[in-house]
Amino acid sequence: MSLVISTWNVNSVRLRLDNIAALAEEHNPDVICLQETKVVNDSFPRDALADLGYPHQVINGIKGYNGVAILSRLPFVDSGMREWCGKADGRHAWAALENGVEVNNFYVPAGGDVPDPLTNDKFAHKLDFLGEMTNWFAARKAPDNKLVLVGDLNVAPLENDVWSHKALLKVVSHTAVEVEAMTALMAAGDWIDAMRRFVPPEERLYSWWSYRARDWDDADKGRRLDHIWVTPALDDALESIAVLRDARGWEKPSDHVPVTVTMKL
DNA sequence: ATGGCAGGTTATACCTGA
Repeated sequence: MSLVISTWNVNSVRLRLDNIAALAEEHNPDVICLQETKVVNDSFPRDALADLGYPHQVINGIKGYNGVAILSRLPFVDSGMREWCGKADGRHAWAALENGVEVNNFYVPAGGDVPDPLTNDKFAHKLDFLGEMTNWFAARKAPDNKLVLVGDLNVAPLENDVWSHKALLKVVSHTAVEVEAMTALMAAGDWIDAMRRFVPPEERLYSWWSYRARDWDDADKGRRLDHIWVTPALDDALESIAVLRDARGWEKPSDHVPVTVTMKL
């Protein structure tokens, strides 16, 4: 039995309903994990997304910014969300499926402009957030766990996850301290980078392109900020990965594109 | 030239993203 999961920072779920419908058309995912929904739960477009075939939903929104949601064709046996760094700021949701897979959807803080936790509270928050994730998943590590971790993690760890390793070493998202924090998180949970299972590290791989580029496609100054990780119990189940680069060129695009994993359970 | 744009808000300027 196959399981298809997509993750997408949509940058406003209400403005992106047609794009989500197009993703459903393109990849027919069983589960869609959204970030930056930017809407309170009472105004979340539950019915429109149920009509697309996703009646099972976990919604963790706040006013104006952040916000995550898990949309599913498959029912949940359990679901919820967790506060990180003591903040109820809409950055996490999780859902356990009947097939034993638990999906965790994250929106890690971007971290502001200055990569110094002493002078920039946003950067300190980002490092604290990654550290808390590290402790959380280290404590839950077990060989039989079938965990999937997806989302906008706001770190591009590898040299070919950014358009210029050299130019971005001092830019938040690709600094050494962030990459170290992400590496520690991956080690603590035995996480496998599913995207890089299929695209070797020598190849450039991006999931985000700035709105500010004159021609995002021509300049191609992207970063891989969005990730799909699995625990070792799911490694053999990995079948393929798709980065829907075309979505960046759609009408009224998000600056991120969907990333989709297909597994065979 | 990573900030040139985009989204939200009790807005019509300012915050946020990365």
